[in-house]
Amino acid sequence: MPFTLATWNINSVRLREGLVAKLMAEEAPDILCLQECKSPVEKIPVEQFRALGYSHMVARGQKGYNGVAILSKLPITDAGGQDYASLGHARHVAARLENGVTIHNFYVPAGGDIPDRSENEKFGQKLDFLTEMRDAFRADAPAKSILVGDLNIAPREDDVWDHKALLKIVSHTPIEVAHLADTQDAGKWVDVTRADIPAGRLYSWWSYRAADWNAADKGRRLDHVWATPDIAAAAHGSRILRAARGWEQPSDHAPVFASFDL
DNA sequence: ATGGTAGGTAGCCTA
Repeated sequence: MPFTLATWNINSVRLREGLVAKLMAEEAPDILCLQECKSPVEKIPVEQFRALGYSHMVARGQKGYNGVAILSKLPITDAGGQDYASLGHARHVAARLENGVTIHNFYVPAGGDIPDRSENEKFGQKLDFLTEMRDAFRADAPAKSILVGDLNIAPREDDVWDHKALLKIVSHTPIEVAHLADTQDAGKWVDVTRADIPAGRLYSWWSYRAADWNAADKGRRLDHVWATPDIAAAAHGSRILRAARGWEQPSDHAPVFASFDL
């Protein structure tokens, strides 16, 4: 059962219902994982998505902030959601496909502006969230699993527009990169996007604050697709739909795609 | 070195 999956930080699923529908209509991934839905689950506009063939959803939501959803053309069941770092935030949900594959959808905390947990509580929460993810994968080794989402860290030098300039900028500091690597190692996760596209600059996010995001191209790869080694070799066709960043009233993130021949 | 934009929701918080 081959399938294509996409992950997209939508920055309000209600405001951008039309863009979600556009992606569904034009790109038609079998499974679409959204982050920053900024909506209680019962207020996610599922009717239009259902009409486009996405008749299954598992989600966690809250009013105004965070929120994650997995929309699917294929049948899925709710496989739970964890409150990592005990923040009381809707930042994780998991779904299981009929072929036994588990999909984890994460929205890791952004971490504020100051990369120091003694000065900035949110930075500590980000590190703690990653540590608890790591511990969960150590305690219960994932298999036949895919992990996607806005991990809010660009780990590689070629995942950012200027490595040196961003070393003290939250999302690319060495301590964050080390925490992400520990989390990845704990689950033996393969970075599917970089397995498919091993070299060259790759971004999935461009700030709203740039005068001309496309010309400046000061991007970062914050959005990731990982898979466990037992299914990672089945992955192919990774791409980032940069064009979506240029759509009318866009999200500041572009969707990341991967296909799996399973 | 600074400030720049965006969304949700009620005068700021978060990204």
